[in-house]
Amino acid sequence: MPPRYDAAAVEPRWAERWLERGSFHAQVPDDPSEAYCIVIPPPNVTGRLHVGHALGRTLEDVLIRRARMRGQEALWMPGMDHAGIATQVVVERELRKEGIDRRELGRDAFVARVWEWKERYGGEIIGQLKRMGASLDWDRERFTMDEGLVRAVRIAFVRWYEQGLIYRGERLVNWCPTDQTGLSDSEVEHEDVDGELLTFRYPLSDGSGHVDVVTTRVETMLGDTGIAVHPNDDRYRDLIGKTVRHPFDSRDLPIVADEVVDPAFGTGAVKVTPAHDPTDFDIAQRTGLPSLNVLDAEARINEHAAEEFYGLGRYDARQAVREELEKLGLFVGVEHPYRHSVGHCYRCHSEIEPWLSGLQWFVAVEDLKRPAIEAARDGRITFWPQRWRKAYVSWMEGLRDWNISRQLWWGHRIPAWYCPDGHITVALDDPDDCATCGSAELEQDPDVLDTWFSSQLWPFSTLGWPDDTPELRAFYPNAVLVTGYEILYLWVARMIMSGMSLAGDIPFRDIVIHGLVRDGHGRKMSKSLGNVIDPNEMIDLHGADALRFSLARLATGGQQDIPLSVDSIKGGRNFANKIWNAARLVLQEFPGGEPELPPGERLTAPQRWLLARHQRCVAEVNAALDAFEFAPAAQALYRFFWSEFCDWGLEMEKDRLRSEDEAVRTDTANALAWILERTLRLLHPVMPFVTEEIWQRFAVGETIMRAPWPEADEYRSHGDLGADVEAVWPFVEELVTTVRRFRSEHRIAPKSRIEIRLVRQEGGDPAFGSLEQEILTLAGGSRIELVTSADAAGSARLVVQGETVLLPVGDLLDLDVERARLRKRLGAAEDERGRAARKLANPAFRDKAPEDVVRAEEQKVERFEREAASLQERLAELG
RNA sequence: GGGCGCUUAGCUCAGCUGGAAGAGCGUCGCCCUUACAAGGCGAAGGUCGGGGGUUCGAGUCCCUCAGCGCCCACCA
Repeated sequence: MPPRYDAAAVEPRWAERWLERGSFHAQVPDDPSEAYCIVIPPPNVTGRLHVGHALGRTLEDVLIRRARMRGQEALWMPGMDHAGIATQVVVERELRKEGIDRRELGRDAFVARVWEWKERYGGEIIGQLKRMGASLDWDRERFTMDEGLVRAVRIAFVRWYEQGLIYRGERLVNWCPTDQTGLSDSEVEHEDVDGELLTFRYPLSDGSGHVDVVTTRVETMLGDTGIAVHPNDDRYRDLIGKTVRHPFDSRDLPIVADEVVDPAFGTGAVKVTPAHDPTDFDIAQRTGLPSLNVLDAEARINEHAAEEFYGLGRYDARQAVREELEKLGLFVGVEHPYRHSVGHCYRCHSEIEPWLSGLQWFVAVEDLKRPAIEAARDGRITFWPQRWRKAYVSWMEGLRDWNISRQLWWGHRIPAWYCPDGHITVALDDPDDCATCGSAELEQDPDVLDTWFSSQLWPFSTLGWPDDTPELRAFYPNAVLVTGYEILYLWVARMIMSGMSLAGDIPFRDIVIHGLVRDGHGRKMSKSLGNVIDPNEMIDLHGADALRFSLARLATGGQQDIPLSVDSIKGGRNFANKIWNAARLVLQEFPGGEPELPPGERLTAPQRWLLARHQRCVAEVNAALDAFEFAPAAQALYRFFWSEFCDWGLEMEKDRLRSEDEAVRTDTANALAWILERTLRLLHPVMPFVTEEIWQRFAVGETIMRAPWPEADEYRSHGDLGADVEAVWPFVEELVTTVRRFRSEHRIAPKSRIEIRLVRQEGGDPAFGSLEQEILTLAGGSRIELVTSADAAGSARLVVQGETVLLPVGDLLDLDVERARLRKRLGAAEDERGRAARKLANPAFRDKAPEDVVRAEEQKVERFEREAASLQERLAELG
C-alpha cells in the first residue's frame, strides 16, 4: 500500500467492477417491507452534472447504500427527463448554426433531429453519475419519453380528462416571446426591475373632461378596451357608464366599476387591457369588456392596433406610444425609476408577456390539492427539515389551475384531436374518427404537454404504472425523495397530487429538502464570477469520495444554502488519505481476512475504550441518518475516526501492535482490524471507493456493499466493556494534554522523556486506571510515580482535574516561563472558582436548581480551590 | 403585502428538549517520532447582531429593533 491514497487509480476500477458485477441491481423482494426505493430526480438530457446534482445524488446514495447494507432491496431508479423547452432550445440553436430554422425543417424532421441529438450528446450526466459512484440500478434506466412513459402520460391525461380534471379553456397565458411558448405560473420567475410608472390621459368621448391612468407598460394601451374604477370612488362615480375615446383609433372605451381597483393607487382609474394583463382579464370577464390582442407571438404590435405602430417590438412600441401621447398632449407625467416586479422566463430569462393565445389545456387543481395537503398535514408525508411542510401547504392552498399546453414540438403531444365541427376526441390510442360525429377528418392538437406533466408521474411510471407490476407493488410508495427546494413546487407538489390521484397512494413517505450549493463565501456560482466548482474537475483533482464526504459534511438542514469551496473538498481528500493510512498501519500486522474480536478479558483498556467510542459513533450515525441529518453523521464519523481512532487509539496501541509477544501482537491486530472493518462499513455509504478498496483486505465477502450495516443495538455491550476506561478518561486526556502543553511551553525536546509524579489522594486508586503505559507513550514520560505531597519541592507543578502532578524536570525548567505559566493557570482557576462560588452564594440557586447541578458547582469550587492553593504554593516557592 | 431563514473565533459553519462556548480551514510555535507533512503536538482568537423580558440560570425560550438572504402575491 503506497503512503498516499491514490483515488484516481482506485475509483475508476471499482466504478467499473461494481457495474460488471451488477452490484447496484435490486431484485423485487417477496416481502414488501424489504423494499426501499428512491427515484432520481431525472436530470435534463441536455444537462451536465453540477455540484447541486452532486449534492443531491450523494445524499441519495448514502441512503440507498445504507438501506442495501441493512439487507433491504434498495432500488435507486435512474433516468432522464426530456426537458421540453430546454432541449428544444439547444437543438434549435444547433440548427441555427447550420442556417436552418426549425419551421423550414418541419415538425417530424425536427423531432427526429432532437432524438438524434439526444442519442448522441444527451446523458453526459450518466457518465458523471457513474464516476461519482452513484449506485443507481442502470438495468432499469428510464426516459420520460420512452415507450412505457409515453403510455403512462397518455393514460394519465385521458383519465384526468374523463374525470373532468383536465379541460380546455381560453385564458391569459404567461407567454415567452423568445421560446415562443406559454408557461405555467411556476415557471415564471418574478424579479424587481427599475421601470417607469407613466401617467397619461384619456379624453372622455363627450368632450366633458378626461380620465388619467397610470401604467408601467404604456404600449399595452393599444389594446385597452375599457377603464375601471372602484364603485365607491367619489371622484369617478359619475363617470361610470360613460366612455373615453382612444386617441389612436377612436374606439370608445367604457368606464366600468370593479372592486379590485385600489382607489389609493395611482389615479384610482385603471386602464383595462384584457388580452395583456391577468388582472384586466379578470375585470373584463366580470364586466363584459371585450379583449383586444395587440401583440403577436414575438411580442410585436400586430394589425389589431393603430396602424402607425404595426410591427414594432414591444420596447420600441413603448417608446413610440409615449412620444405620440406627448405630441397629443395626453402625456401627464412619469415616475422614474419605478421599482416593480416583472415576470421572467425560467429558462431564457426573457420578460414574460401575459398573452391571450387561444385555447389551452389546464389541469383543475381544486380536487387534486386537497388530499395532497392532507397527506402532509396528517404525517403520511414528512418534510425534512419540517419547516418546508408549511411552505408546501401554504403554496398548495393558493394554487391555481395548471396550464399544461406548450407551444413546442419536443415533448408529449397532447392526445386530443379535433374534427372540422370542433368536437374534441381525447383518446389513449390515436383515433381514426371523431368520437362525437364520426368524422374521419381529425387533426391532433399541435401542442405538447408541460415537461412537468410527465415528470410528475416519475415515482410510479418508472415502476411500470399503469400496469400492476411487481415493481410497482413492492417499491411504491417510494421511501424518500431528495431534492433542492427550488423544485418543491414545480415538481414535488405535483408528484404528490398525481401520485395520490393516479397511483392511489402518496408517492413517498419522506421528503428531504437540501439547500443550494454556493461558493465558499456563500455567493451563487456563476461563470462570470469564476467561482464555479465543476464536480468532474474536483473528482479529477481529489476523488469522488472527497467530493462526496465534503458535500455530506456541509449538508446541514438549518441553513438555506451550502457553501462549498475547493478547500473543503481538500478536507475530504485528506480524510480519505487518513483512512487509507490508518488501514496501512493496521494491515502491517494484520494478515488479512475477517478480523476476530478477542474476548473481553483479553482486550486492553484502550481497546475497550475504542469499542465504547465506536459504539457511540454507530449510535450517532444511525440517529443522524434516521433524521436525514447528513452533516452530523459525517461529523460523527470524522471525529471518531480521526480524533479517537487515530490520534488517541492507534497512538496508544501502536507499541502493542509491534510487540515481541506474538499473542499480544495478534490480539491487538485483530482488535484494531475489527474496529476498523466495522468503521469502514459505517463510512461506506459516504465514501464508497476508499472503503471498498480497504475492505477487500479484511473481509471475506465479495463487496462491502452487502456487508451488514452496523446497528446501534448490537454494539451497546461494547460501550459497557469500555465503561471502566471511560470513567478515568477525562483525567487521562487532561493529564496527557497538560504535560504536552508544559513540554511545549518549556521547549522540552520531544525525544527527552520526563518522569511524571502524581500526588496520591489519601487512600484513593490512581486516577488514571490501568492506562499507565499509555500515558507515558502519549505524554513522552519515562515513568509514573505515586508520591506524597512532601515530595513536591523542586518539581514543576501541574494540576489536572484538581489533582496535583509533579514533573521533576530539573534544569529544563525555565523559571520565568514557569512563573508566567503558573500565574495564568492560577488566574483561570480563580475565575472558575469565583464563578461557581457566586452561583452557590445565591440562595435561590441552591433552592431551585436540581440537586446534581448544585453538587457539580460545589465540586467545582472545591476542585479549583485546591488547584489555586497548589499553584499559589508553588509560586511562593519560586519567589 | 404576506411568509420563511440567517446574524456564534479572521473565513465557512455546528451547537438536540435552557445548566462551565465547539469543528474545519486560516494564523503562530515546535516536530520529516518507521501509518499518514494531504501528518503529529501545542497555542492564540468569541461582551454568541442591539435592546428588553421569562428563569436560580439564556447562544438556547418570549417580545422588539437592525442588517442580510430567500419564497410566495393579479397594486395597474
